[in-house]
Amino acid sequence: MNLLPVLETATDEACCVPGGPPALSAEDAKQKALVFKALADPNRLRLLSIVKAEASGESCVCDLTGPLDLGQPTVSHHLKILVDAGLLHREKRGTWAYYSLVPGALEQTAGLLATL
Amino acid sequence: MNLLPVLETATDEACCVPGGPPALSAEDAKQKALVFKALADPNRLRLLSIVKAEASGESCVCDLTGPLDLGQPTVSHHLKILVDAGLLHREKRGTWAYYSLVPGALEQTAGLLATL
DNA sequence: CCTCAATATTGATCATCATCAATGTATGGA
DNA sequence: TCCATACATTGATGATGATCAATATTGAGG
Repeated sequence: MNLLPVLETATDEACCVPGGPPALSAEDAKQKALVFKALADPNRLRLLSIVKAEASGESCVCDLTGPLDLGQPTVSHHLKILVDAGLLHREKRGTWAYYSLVPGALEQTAGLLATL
Repeated sequence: MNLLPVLETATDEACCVPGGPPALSAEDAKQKALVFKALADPNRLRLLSIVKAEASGESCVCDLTGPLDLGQPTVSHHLKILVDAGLLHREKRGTWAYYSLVPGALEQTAGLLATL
């Protein structure tokens, strides 16, 4: 960040002024990156998409292993990452595990981009 | 996706019906994941934040190597990833390279989450 | 209890990534 | 023309991640 607003665009000698504190702290950045890391995989995006598209609002693992071309352990692994990121909620009923979108989580994630 | 809406939530025997096409195609997912991959690194988030916070709307590389605790080649590498993802714009003037947010890119990325 | 079905966990492997040192490229000034 | 500056590229390395096979766990039913 340049210290001299006057020089911001016009001149060509205003570069490399040390500047103020970083807009995003290292810890905040690390925290926010965790959520985007969870979204940074095609199969996880598809998992979210499938769960979201489900009219009931929830899907069990066996509904998710089919559309994706992945083994069951891999799907479980991806689901865990999405749960840990706060994007999915897991509820076990009987033998099945039902996954649903955490209400507002996607909107909140979108908000992270606005407040960068 | 279950085929029988009647059974979606109430019953406990409605699991694992093959279901319709995935809500998000494999190609779409791969494409969208690319953008989130670019956001999935703390230092890249801080780069975006710094560029965004800049009153002039642009920063040169030397303004970015300081706040982050990274070498110049690493910062250049991250900037390239952000440019390739369509989030940053690069303009070379003289010896310096100026990076600025692509207008609407963050908003568009936020939109990706809404249309999962 | 015993077994089966659904899901989770572990361990291993291969690929991708973040980082740096060294080098290359281009631009401006003496 | 030569040098210094700003940035990019390359090559190598250690770390993280995605995936699977095998195994463990948990719950339902007989």
